[in-house]
Amino acid sequence: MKLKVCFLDADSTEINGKTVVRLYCKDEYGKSVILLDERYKPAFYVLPEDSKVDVVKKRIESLSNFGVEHVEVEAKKHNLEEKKFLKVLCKAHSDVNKVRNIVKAWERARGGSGVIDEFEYTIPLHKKYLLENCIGTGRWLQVECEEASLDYRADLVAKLNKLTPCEEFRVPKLRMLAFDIETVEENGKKKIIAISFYSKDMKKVLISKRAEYPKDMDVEVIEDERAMLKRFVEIINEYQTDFLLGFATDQYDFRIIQERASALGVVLGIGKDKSKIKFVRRKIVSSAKTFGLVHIDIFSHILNILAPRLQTEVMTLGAISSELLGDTKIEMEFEEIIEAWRKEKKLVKLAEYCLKDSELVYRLSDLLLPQLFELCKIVCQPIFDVSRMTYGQLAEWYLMKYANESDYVILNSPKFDVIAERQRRGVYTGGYVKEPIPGIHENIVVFDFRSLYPSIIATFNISPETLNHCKDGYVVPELGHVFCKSHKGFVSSAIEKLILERQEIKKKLKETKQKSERAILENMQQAIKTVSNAMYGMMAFAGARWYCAECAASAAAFGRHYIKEMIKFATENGYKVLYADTDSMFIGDVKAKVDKFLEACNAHLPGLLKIEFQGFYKRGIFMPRETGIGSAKKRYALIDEKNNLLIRGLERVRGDWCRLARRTQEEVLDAVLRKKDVSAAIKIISRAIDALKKGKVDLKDLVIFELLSKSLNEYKVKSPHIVAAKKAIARGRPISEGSVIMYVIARGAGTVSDRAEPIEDVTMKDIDIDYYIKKQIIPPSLRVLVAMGISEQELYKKLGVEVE
DNA sequence: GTGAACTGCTTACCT
DNA sequence: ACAGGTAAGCAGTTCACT
Repeated sequence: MKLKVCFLDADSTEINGKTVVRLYCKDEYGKSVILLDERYKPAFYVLPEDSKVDVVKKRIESLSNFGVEHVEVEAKKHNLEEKKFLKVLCKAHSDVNKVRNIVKAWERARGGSGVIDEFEYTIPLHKKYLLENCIGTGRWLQVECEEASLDYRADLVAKLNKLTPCEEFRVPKLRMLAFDIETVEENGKKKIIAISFYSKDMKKVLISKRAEYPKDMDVEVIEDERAMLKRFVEIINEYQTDFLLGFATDQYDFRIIQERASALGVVLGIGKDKSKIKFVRRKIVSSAKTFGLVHIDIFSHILNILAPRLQTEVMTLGAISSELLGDTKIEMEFEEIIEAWRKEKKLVKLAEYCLKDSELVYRLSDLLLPQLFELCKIVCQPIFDVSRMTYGQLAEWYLMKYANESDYVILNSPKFDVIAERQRRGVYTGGYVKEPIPGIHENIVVFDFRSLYPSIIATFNISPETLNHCKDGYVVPELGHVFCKSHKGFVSSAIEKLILERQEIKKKLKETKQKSERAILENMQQAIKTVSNAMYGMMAFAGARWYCAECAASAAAFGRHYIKEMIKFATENGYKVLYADTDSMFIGDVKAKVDKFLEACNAHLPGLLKIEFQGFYKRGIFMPRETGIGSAKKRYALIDEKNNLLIRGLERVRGDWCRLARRTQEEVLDAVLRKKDVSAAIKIISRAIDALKKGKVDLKDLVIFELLSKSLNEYKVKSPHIVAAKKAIARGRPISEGSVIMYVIARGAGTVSDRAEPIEDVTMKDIDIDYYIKKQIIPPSLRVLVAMGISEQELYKKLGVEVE
């Protein structure tokens, strides 16, 4: 039969001794389809010495007892050359490793002969299958198949005979279910007291205590924890869930569910093949996986990919939701939850609290999934994995896919000792930052290079194999490396393809009016941007397959060269260059349109390099440095014609300053930039100080947030947040590496650190007002005024603050 | 013996 | 566990000067 299905998830297994790739899909009508592909053979590559191809081929063929089925000679590109590789096809996936272990002893480097190296023996079978067929979650497939009878939870199970990926933008009809659990600790053991589910047509809470729950709320009271876990499994299965959504469920909810299930003897059979949940080992946290039912921990994607772009200091569900959805959690302290459960009070609130969490997870997923689908299609991998990838991994998987489609062999991941060796090489010079002209400036235009590093890598053919390999080529400024002109490099052509695809999509966007199609195109171009921006950093990453520190260093050197050229060109044309950082340039006192300048500038730039107009600002300010001479880089504020402030680097945008100091600085900047009103600014500072002195500030506005980035015993210096963390631990609170420490500075004797106190343990009367005035409120705002020509003494005098 | 000046550690930012 | 460039605070040390 012929079908059109949308691919969601894959794995591989053995059925009756045969290796089978299983594809979990949905058809056009929302029916679940499991396709079994028995045609795919586990394989890896051997690179023999040129003269020994036939000899090595025969030797491998003789290993049929170890699972070798067949050996083929295949031409593949490797280091700018086309080489004869031996593709070793094995009976079972487990044979790949067995055979490779025999072949590796024939490597010359290991004292053998005939073999140079082996490749692609560690990539899981189903992932390789997806790479080779260019299938990622969200991709539609035209398939020919015949029905098979196997005991899976699906509308159709079929043997796959033919598969063709097709161009289709539609998002399939999916059964998405978000969940969340609440726990309490009893005798040192965590116990699940509530579980909530949220989907478009189910909002349900399972809870272990009776109460007068509202009639319109779907609450099931299940007093026994074992029964609750069984019900958890039942609901997920009954709902025919495709995507099970959670927040930090890899590291928290599923761990506890698994612990409790095994303690209470509940089988977590929620996969489409009715198997149990497996924990897949990953770098830091393992992920809970089960076939067909795709568990997406949306926290992982947010932390890895979105976090750098978010404003929030803390990566909690509440903070992330308020930033991305404009909605947040129901406020309920942990103690309140325990009390609700123990004293059977506020149980309704507990149920609502639990359900709200699931709702937020559902809505966040709804927002982020379309973007994730596009990433899946670019790297040709399942969303289970893609949603957990970091930038580096996204770049690498894209290169692996590109290697496959353009007949390159996929390089191996470096071993531990190679990584260590690479790390010893130290750093290279990065982007250029011009010291800003301090003070306030009018009519500022900001330009930046469009995707600077990706376009440099593509334009100058920067790639591991094109480095210093040809006589004639692109010469890197300062460094003198040469990249070939005659042969296209692997990484450079991969990134060029991405850039050109993105340009095509942007062109289509200009012609498209229809909203839903625009949204898809927008997601596509954003996903491509994410992957191509990761490529430069990846090349300098010691753990990367296509590591090339010289390549990254060269890209940075070209970047420095062209930003300096642009500054020079602007200066020659009579523009006043205020500031520049890596790929952006600020010019001031602009009197006329800059279109002509832009055009002339671009005419000078080679290849894909291009500068663009980023924005116009009616005023802006750069400040002197606190220490040393000159003005501070990476710290400024701009105001546009609609009076929107754009603040970078200043205390206002740093989480490790208290909110009162941050707010005061913003108000000062607003007064100065909007109306150039210095005396209003001084009044703002003075008001903040007054409020502090009178104790008329919210204690919460005095809290400083700081991340505990390593375990406590690794610290060499006892800085305030370390001392506060130690106090919190001594007082019995759970704090560890990765916790955000919230503390204030209390009055008393000793250093600032000695007086750092966890926020939970203080009231307003403990606060060291003098510290907050002199170390939090004044310095950030003073810096702004100093840039306006007010002296430090003058300000202190006007504020009536004593200086020691 | 004291305080200024410097150094190193640490965090969080910018591109 | 994608990169380098940068500011700044505080702890701890050094060093000039009394």
